[in-house]
Amino acid sequence: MRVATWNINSIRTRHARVEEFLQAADIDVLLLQETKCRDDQFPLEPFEALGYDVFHWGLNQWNGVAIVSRVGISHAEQGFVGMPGFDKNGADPQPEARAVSAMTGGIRVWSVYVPNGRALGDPHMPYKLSWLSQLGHAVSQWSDQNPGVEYLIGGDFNVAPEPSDVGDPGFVEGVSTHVSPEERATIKELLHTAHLTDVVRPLLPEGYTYWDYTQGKFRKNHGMRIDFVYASSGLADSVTAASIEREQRTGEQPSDHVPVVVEFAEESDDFDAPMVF
DNA sequence: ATGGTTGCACAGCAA
Repeated sequence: MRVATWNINSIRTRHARVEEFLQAADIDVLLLQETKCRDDQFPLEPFEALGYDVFHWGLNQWNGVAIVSRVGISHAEQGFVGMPGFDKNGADPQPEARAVSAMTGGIRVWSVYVPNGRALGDPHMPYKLSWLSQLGHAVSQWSDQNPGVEYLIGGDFNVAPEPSDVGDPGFVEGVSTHVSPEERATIKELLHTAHLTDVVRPLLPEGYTYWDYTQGKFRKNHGMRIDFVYASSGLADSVTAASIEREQRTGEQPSDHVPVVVEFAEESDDFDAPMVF
């Protein structure tokens, strides 16, 4: 099974690019972030015409996440247990469309768009850290309630966990969002809590997934690795390939992020069966 | 270069 995650930065602007990618890369399950539309605005028809089901959650022009799958979608949910909302100027916290999950192809998948902390000291930073922490608890709880079912989270985590993930000189250790010790520690805690591992880094230790649109940062390769596929141990053991689709940052109207693709070995019911002649 | 580039509610945010 081939799974990809992609912050698409508007599905309405780039749906044709996504359709071409699904076919060219032979993708079974695509996790999308930043669709930037409401559910009624999502261009479902072209995906259905290609044989894909779509579960999308979008409330307004911000955020928006989706699962696109040709191996069936069931038990789909918006958000997660305990998902924080953003508390704007002391008002009631408002939930944001940043997470969906579902069963597909025999596993559970989450598509997540982690809040951008904006800056150290900004009110969005504690929101980001709390959101990540609660995600870990929610996935852990789900795993406890569904023993034996493998799972993965793909998405834009808005954190560069390693120094080698930082190629944009605008992000400075100790000063900038995305690279602070607090954010990195919270990612580590999430992986530990939910028994997840990065299934791309072992195959691809180097490479960015995002380049800001400004200042020719792609041309200068001033990028960041902030998009990840984190998987349960059984899935991690079955990875056969991974790629970062760098060429998707080129051409007409690219997203500022590129897809991250992981291939898992197909389960085989008769793998251990005796040979019969 | 106190800038630059995208997308959306087409105006001012958010990234």
